[in-house]
Formats: sequence, C-alpha cells, structure tokens
Amino acid sequence: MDIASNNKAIKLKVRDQLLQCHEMTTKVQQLLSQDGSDLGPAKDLVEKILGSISDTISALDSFEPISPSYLVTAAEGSQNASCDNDGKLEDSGDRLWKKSETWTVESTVLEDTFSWRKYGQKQILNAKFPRSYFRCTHKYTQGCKATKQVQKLESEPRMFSITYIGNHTCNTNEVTPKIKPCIHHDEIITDSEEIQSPSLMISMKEEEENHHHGSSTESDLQLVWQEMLVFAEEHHHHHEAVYGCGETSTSINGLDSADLWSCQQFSV
DNA sequence: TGAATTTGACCCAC
DNA sequence: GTGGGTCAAATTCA
Repeated sequence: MDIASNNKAIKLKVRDQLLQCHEMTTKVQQLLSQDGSDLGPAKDLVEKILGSISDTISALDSFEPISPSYLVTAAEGSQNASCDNDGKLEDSGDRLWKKSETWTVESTVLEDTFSWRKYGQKQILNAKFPRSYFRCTHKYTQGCKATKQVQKLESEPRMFSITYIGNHTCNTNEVTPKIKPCIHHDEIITDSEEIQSPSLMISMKEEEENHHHGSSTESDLQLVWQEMLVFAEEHHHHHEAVYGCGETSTSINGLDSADLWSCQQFSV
C-alpha cells in the first residue's frame, strides 16, 4: 500500500473512531433521558457534541474524494452488493463513480453540511415508507454529482436510512450563498419532535476492508488526528463559511420533507 | 417572483 | 413486465 492509500485508510480509521464516540455519546444521552432530575444543560451539551461529531464526519468525508480504486468494495445492502470487479459495471465511468462512493448513514438527524434539492420521491416495493431523492443544489452550476436517498426505517420510524452517492465536487465558496443565521443541531432537534435521541450508525463495508488491509497503528492514528486538528485550526475561517454558516438550509428542507411523510401520508 | 417541492411520466436495467 | 432512479411541469412557499 502506498502512502496515499495508507493515509486514506488512517482517515477512515479516524472516522470510525468518531462513530464510536458518537455511539457512546448517544448512550450517555439515553442515560440522561432516563434520569428524572434536571439535567437539561447536560442534555443540550450532549446534543451539541453529537452534532459536532456528525459535522466532523461529514467534513471528513467531503474534504477529499476517495478514489474508486480505493473504495471499490464500497457497498450498502443488496443494492450495492455487486461492488466487486464486475466488468459490466465498470465500463461506465458514471456507474463506477456511483458504485465506488456510496455509503449509508442511519440517523434520526437528517441534516448535514451540504445543500440538497429534492428531485423525486418513490414508493419502494415492500417498503412501508417512500424513498426521497436529493441532488446537490450545485449540480447544474458546478456539476456536483453528489446525491442522496432518504428513507424511513421500518423497524425504527424515528430513524432514517440516508444513502449518500458520490462525494461533493462543488465549491460553495464560489457561489454567493444566501446569508442566513448559523443553524445548529440543537436548534434543528428542538424544532422537530421527531428528533429526540440522535443515533448515528454508518455501515461501510469498505471501512472493514481497509481495517483489515490497512497498516495503520494507534500512533499513526494519533498523528493523523493531531494533523486534522491543526488543519482544522488553520482553515477554521474558511470552513466556517462552508460548513458552518455559509450554506443554505439544506437538510432543514430534507427534515421538513421527511416530516411531511409522517404528517401527510402516514400519520405516525 | 424566484426558488424549492411535489408528483406523474419516462427511461433503463434486470 | 417490473421496479428503481430521474426528469420536468405544476404547485407551493418565502
């Protein structure tokens, strides 16, 4: 494995660590919810931590598109079960792009740091809830190919299965964003009765693959983490515009749409 | 009035 | 033929 591939493996490892942090924080949140005493500030803090972790994961995913050769095993469920070296799928660049950069998040939190435009909704066979289709708002202005699909989980209607297809290639700094106040996770959570106990689980088979094949060590992990912190500090102002306040209300719209499912169609 | 969402129609892979 | 994904006109929203 070359240096670049090793760094990417380490980056995935870092994200895996973040996911574990998110899960542990979620458990703390559940414990706090069970406690009847006044722990409002603590709960708020936990929700902010969860939001920060989710943002970090999203930012980590979006900083650098992961090469198809590296994520050739990326898959999610039966839909992408054929993410092997199937020649039929690899003769098209677009299909290759899709099959190689697909991952799924199961979360009660629909928001992320990007701007999405809903372009369709379908009732899926044998599925209780419809699936919504979103594309990047900058698809036509910047040719960004990122899309996502959102569907409620039958087993846990409060949660959504969010499938991201492709990394963002858009540069939100090059467009004139609508200046809006910062939107924080706690505000979004507060705004929706659906959102009570954020729980994030990412299923990425390519991560498991790379865990096995990668040569990363704990010391490597610490070094990368320190580099990420330095990088984040150095680019704080830049990314604040991208991931903090500069973007439009992307997932808020998604949240509204998702809530409409339950309000208008399913009366959950 | 422009942007975003909805939804039926269409396309394509299986 | 069927089902999933996308398109685009109509509608709604801010």
